[in-house]
Amino acid sequence: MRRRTKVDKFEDRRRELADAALLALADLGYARTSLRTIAEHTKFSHGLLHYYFADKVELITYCVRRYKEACVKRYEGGVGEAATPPALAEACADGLAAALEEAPLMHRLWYDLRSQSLFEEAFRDDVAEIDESLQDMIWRNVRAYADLSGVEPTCTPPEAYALFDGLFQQALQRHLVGAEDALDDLRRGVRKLLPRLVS
Amino acid sequence: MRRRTKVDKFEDRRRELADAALLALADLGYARTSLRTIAEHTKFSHGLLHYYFADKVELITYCVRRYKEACVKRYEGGVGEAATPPALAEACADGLAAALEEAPLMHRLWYDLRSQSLFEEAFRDDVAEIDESLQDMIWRNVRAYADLSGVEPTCTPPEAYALFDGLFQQALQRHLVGAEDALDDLRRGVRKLLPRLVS
DNA sequence: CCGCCGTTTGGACGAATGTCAAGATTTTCT
DNA sequence: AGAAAATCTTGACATTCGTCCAAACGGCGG
Repeated sequence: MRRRTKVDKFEDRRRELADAALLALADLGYARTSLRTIAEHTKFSHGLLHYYFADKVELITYCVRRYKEACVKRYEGGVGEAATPPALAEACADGLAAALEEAPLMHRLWYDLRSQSLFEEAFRDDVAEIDESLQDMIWRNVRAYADLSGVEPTCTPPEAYALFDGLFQQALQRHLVGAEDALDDLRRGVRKLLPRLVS
Repeated sequence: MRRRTKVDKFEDRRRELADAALLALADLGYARTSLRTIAEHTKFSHGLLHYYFADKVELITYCVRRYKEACVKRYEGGVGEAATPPALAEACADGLAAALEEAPLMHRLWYDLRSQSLFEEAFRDDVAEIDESLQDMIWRNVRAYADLSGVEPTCTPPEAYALFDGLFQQALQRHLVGAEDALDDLRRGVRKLLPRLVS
């Protein structure tokens, strides 16, 4: 019991620091976020970060994993109980648009970190894991849409994810610069995409 | 005349330095590329960079513009003289796959810089211009495919670009980590995508 | 040959970075 | 309460960063 609480406290603080780090990263992006900047987002001093994390890479990696947790939790609810294909398409479109609108800066960070993972091998595995879970999330929707339509998907899971991700990324880009139609276009794009992926 | 050659020499050197900078950026990514690192990719010393560029932002911005030039030149050849829709789809797929295989590091840099532009306003306009020309390039293919098929596109240019870009980005990601089927999957994805975008 | 002007060098600067360690503070256990 | 262990602060360190500048270089017209 004693050891339990000790480990838990330690892990709790790690989580707390990582969450603050995520806020800083979402604000400034990976390239412009230093350990001292991260510390300013907490109530602690910068030295503490090295008490809970060996170095910057371990901190950022932990952040990426933490982001993944939230991501998976957010989406694992999965497809709702839509009764018809158009209803499912609408639900899926609304879900993605809501996710974008709810936390655009976090999604911006996600694309930033995914780009960084192409240069820094340290992040690659965690980023790949997140990509997989997002792909699964997309595929569940495609799968469900095909089932409701009584047909089969005509694409692979990676293909479907790539197409949805393209729509999402562009919508995010436009949403961030203030395009009011970005969300609606994303919804429309998703509604039109789903039928194209089944036959 | 005298002034012409002077200005030309100045611009030539700017281009030369920017090209070296692009190589450095493609190697290391934006976050890890310093002015001194860039200078090491040239035969000059680091101080020279501030003789030709006011500051780092101007240099990188110039690099982005220069990248755009190459990009536009690369693609403005546009759609070939394919006679049938499948032939055009194949040509388009091969073109994109060839572009990826030919310079994967430059494309990696492109996605990095596009992410950075979401944080650094200085790059935003240039990146948006590149995005537009890429969108035009994609749309020319969709348009030609529709014409050859005797039907109309069922999507908007931004939609088409988003979908193609999603496929391309994922293919790049997989190609960079050594997946041998990444290029073939990209080709297959493009060939399947085009018919889905017309009716 | 000299002097000029566009180039280029190399070093210096202050600021910022990641890292670390010694000490202060707080919590926990007996 | 007091000792022990944990948590946290503070300041320092060696680098590295972007930027700037005085001096040196080099070719070309006078």
